[in-house]
Amino acid sequence: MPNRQAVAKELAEVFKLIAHPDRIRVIEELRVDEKDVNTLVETLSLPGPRVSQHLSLLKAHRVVEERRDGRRHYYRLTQPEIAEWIIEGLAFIEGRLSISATAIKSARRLWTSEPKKSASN
Amino acid sequence: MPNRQAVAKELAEVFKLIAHPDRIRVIEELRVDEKDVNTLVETLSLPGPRVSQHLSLLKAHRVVEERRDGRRHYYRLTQPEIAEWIIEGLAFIEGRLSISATAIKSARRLWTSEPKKSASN
DNA sequence: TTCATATCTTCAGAGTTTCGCAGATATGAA
DNA sequence: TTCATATCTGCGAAACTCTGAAGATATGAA
Repeated sequence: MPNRQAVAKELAEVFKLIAHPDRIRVIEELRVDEKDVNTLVETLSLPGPRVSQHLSLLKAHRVVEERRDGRRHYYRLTQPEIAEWIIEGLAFIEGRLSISATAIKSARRLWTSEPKKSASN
Repeated sequence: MPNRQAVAKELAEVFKLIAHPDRIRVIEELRVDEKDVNTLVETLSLPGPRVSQHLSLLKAHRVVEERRDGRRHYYRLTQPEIAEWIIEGLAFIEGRLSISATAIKSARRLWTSEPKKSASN
């Protein structure tokens, strides 16, 4: 009988999984195509172990998939639509005191139509 | 310069805010129209203080708004679209071991076209 | 083969945050 | 005041995060 409860619980885990700035940035980095760990470490300016831990968590929940080529580990989104879905959440942070409208706009632009080489920011 | 960082941080807070089974159920209960606290307590079978805490958290982040009528406190979604957005997240829990496809389907049905009186489940 | 390097992962710990409960408190109606 | 409704506070337990060190694994040189 706790049908909706169970679904709500699973949904909550998805939200919890995404509810971390690093993981959101990782997912958005993978929006267009796969990347290897070192590339993520450099473009996101994060410690290696941290990226690795985030990726293994995302992998455990099948948000990302891994492919190994030599000593490189490439990761890609299992369902690329998740990146778009996350961006839709931007609608719910607009009008907050702690963040400027222009910052949101620029992030949305960068995350919704990114060129091949990622423009830093 | 940490433009995307800041946005990712804010986004993460939205996800964190929603990342709780009770709060997801509260939001879905408010999808159609406002409800008072006691109604939520009964339909969700949760302790009063807990519902109240969740609501005050959601209110602090402007996810819900409060209206008082006598001793009743009515809550409604500030942006009703957030309920739809959450439901779209169901796409990312399908195919999980821990949840059945039919459970997801029935929850989606109940949460996307609910009649006036909420059918329990 | 052996060794060194590069890439990535895992481990161990400490610190922080969140959760759920229980009791006390505040508010409004009669 | 009394009753019903709703919120606030404090505490222990559990979960999450971060860092640095150590552990795999693959490549290429000697």
